[in-house]
Amino acid sequence: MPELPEVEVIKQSLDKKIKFQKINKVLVRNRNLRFKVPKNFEFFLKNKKINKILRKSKYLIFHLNNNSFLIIHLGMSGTIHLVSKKNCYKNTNASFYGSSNLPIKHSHILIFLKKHQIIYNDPRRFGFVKILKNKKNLEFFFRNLGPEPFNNKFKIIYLYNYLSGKKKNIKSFLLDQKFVSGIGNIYANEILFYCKINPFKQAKNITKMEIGKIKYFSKFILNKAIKKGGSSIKNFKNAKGNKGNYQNEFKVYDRENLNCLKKDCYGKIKKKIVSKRSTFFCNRCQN
DNA sequence: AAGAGGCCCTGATAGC
DNA sequence: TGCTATCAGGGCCTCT
Repeated sequence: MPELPEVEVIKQSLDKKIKFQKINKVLVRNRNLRFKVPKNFEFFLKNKKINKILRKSKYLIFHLNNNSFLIIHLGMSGTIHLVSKKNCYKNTNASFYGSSNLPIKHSHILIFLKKHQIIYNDPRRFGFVKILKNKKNLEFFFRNLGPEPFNNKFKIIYLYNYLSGKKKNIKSFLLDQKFVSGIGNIYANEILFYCKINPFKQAKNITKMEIGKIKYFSKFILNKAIKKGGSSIKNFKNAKGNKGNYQNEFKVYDRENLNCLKKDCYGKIKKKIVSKRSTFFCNRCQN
C-alpha cells in the first residue's frame, strides 16, 4: 500500500504522541509476516523507550533509547493504528477483543505503551518488522536503497548516468528502489503524467530536459501528497484514523478510459501492464 | 550487468 | 446465490 507520502503521514501522526514513551509489553499474534518475526522480538523491545520516529523511503524507523532501531515496512496492505488505552485491544485468558472501530482480523503485532497501544495490521502480510541493534546495522540494512527524491544525491547527473544506456522503460526505473526510493505504482504513474513522458519510453532515450522534469516533479508530487494526508484508496488511514485526500488529485491512476485532465488535451487515459504493474497514461499528451 | 518472471498472501469485485 | 478468475500502494529471489 503505502508509498513514501503515506508512510510520512503515519510517521507524523505517531511522532509527538508516543515520543519518550516506554514499551511495556509487546504481543505478536502472528509471526508469519514477509519475514518471520524473530523469537526474541518481544523480549528485546520490552522496557525500551521510543526516543524518536524516523522515516526512510517507505520504512518507518523507531529510534530506541539504547541506540537500537525497530524497522517497519508496511508492504502492500499494512496499516498502523495508534489508539488510547481505553479503546485498545484487550487480551484476557478467555478472549481477545477490541473496540468497535478496530479491525477484527490481521492485527499481528501490538505494542503496549503507558497510555497508548500501537497496532500493526496487515491482511496480506507482505510487510515486516526488524530489529537493528545499532547504527552500523541500520546503515547496512539500507545499503541498497537509492536516494529519495528529497535527497541532494537525486540530481541531474546521477539520474543521467544511471539511466544512460539502459533499455528498460522509464516507469520501471521509477519503481526501482535502488535507483530512487519511496516512489510506488501510484506516484510513478502520476509523476510521468506531469512530466509528459510515456511510461514505455526506454531509459536511454530520456532527454536531459525530461530528466530535469523527473527530478522536479518527483519531489513536487510526493510533497503535495504528504500535504494532502496521502492517498486513501482501499482503507489507508494515518495512525490516528484519518483518511488522506490525494486520491482526489489523481490525474491518471485508476482513471482508465476517462478523459485526460490536462487543459486542452482531448486524449483518453489508457491502462497497460508494465512489469506486472498497472500503468496509466494519456495516449495523447504522454508520448 | 541487466532484465524478465515467479512468488509471498488475503480480500474486493466482476462475470458467469 | 455462489462459484471462479483477476487484480491490488511491494520487493525479494532465481534464471537467463
